[in-house]
Amino acid sequence: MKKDLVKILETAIQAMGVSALPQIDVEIPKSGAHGHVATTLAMGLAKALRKPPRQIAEDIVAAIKDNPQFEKVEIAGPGFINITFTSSYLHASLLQLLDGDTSMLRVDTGRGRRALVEFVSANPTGPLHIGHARGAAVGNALCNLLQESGFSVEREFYINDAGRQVLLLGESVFARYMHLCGFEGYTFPEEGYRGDYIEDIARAFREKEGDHHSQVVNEEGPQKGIQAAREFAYRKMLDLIRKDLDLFKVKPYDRWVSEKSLYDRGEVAGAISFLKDKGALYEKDGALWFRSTGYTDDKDRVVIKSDGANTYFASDIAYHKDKLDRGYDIIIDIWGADHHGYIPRIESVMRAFGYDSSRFRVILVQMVNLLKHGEPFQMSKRAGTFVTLSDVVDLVGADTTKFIFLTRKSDSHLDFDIDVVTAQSAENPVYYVQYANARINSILANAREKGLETNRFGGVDLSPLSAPEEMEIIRKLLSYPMVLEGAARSYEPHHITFYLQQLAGIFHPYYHKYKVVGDDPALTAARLALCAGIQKVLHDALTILGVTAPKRM
RNA sequence: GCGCCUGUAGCUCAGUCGGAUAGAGCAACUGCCUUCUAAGCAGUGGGUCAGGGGUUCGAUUCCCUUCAGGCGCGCCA
Repeated sequence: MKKDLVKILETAIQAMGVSALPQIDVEIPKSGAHGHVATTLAMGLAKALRKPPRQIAEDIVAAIKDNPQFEKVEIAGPGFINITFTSSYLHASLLQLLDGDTSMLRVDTGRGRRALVEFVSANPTGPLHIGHARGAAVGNALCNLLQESGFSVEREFYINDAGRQVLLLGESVFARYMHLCGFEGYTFPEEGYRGDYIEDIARAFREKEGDHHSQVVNEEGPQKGIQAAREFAYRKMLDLIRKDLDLFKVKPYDRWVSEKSLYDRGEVAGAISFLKDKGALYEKDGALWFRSTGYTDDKDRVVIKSDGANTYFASDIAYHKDKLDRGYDIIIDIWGADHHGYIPRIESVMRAFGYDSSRFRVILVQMVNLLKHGEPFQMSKRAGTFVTLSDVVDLVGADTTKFIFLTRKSDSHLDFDIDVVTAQSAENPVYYVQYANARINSILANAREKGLETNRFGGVDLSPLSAPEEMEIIRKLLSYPMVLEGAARSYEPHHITFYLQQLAGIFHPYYHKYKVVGDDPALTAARLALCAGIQKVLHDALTILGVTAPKRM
């Protein structure tokens, strides 16, 4: 719908002597009185052409109005051009949508560009919780969306396995292990992880290793044991994270990048010496600093501490250099919003390496404000009081949870009240959408039982579709590629969620008012085609969001 | 104190790079299952778009400012 229109408009304004083609915005007017689609093209051209917008609009209208696809072309207000399509054009377009594969629904926004999306990247020190779930839902949907919009997408998980946190994990597990072995006086680390899962791991560790680590502590110290516990626990945690993501139906990652391996392969040292050669590093107070104020940051940042240890930032430099070196056109990081202060320094790193920081894009996912009975529910991984992703999936379901996350802009605060979400689960918007899909499935099954065709619509005459509701549905279906395009351009999958609710919202009333499978064979065939079209789009959009489209409910 | 995000119906949130009469779900109330699935439909009520300035043909959208909430400002991760 948009593609056809843009082509016509471009031809028209080229003929008017506009050489530099602007991006042509096409919008669906809120009010039905303003046609099927509208463009502000004439208003946009007013400055360049130095003519009043209405006059430009008149010229454009004169050039396009005889096109057979248009029923009506009108100028309104300050220079809107409102266009009404003919029914036969809409019918023909629907037929194309039905006949073609999904490429009919796609806009090539990516044009083959390579995108790397890093998301979740939780510390391997505990199970995933509700906040990770939001990042996972957004990341997963965004990857699908970009993939379907002509990007070549790679999904990546960064594992912080080199820092203090995994060490603490090892110490915590080891302490529990010591207790299990009978050494109850062994001190548990001050800031150690206290969840039940630590005890489970300690038990498994003891099953595998026996008690011998505990027996040598007095002579050799705990170091070897802690080391072993750390390795063991860390692998268990990664398995757990994989399992949780799998449970949440997040598409598998293409790559898991270990922070430790960046050190082992010398990439951290390499990145640092590269920056040193460029003069982006300097020493002060015994530490090594990155001159990020030379770029967009408001403070310089320490890379190597005065005690000789690398900061977290050091490996992040190496990691992002590695991403750049791998040649992606777009590098997307999905972070919790509490890390937003980190953006300028990573941008600075990119520029220090000589890359345009506009290739780098951070999508901030706001914190999930977890509530129970309307009261804040404080989560702490260390204290062991938190609601895990797997709890939520058990309680609420993966589809519902994802859909809730995807009906919000990722950077808006979000209340997730366990009670409300659970209680309302039967009336959650996701069911409204899925129900439409299931209903259509029943209709088609019913038709098949009567020996009607429900798969191929090549030669079907759609002209019996003439009710206002039917024409509205057709236009809605034809606007789907516009929605995908807008969502992909802005990296905001939530637009798709809203579109789905709207589409379902016009289908259900239609279903009640009209009988699809009826006495009139021509009308029945046309309505079956319409339903198949709706189902095609519903299924496609739900799949992109990572939500299932059940056939019966 | 500085920086970022947020403030839209009772609640949770949309609002398409400035567009026409600001929307949805939930909650409340009233009706509808001998007819392809009632997780549905029809209807009712609900708004100084936090407040105040500015920019222009036109502002929920852009700029300034005030207020409120969240987050961040470490040789922590």
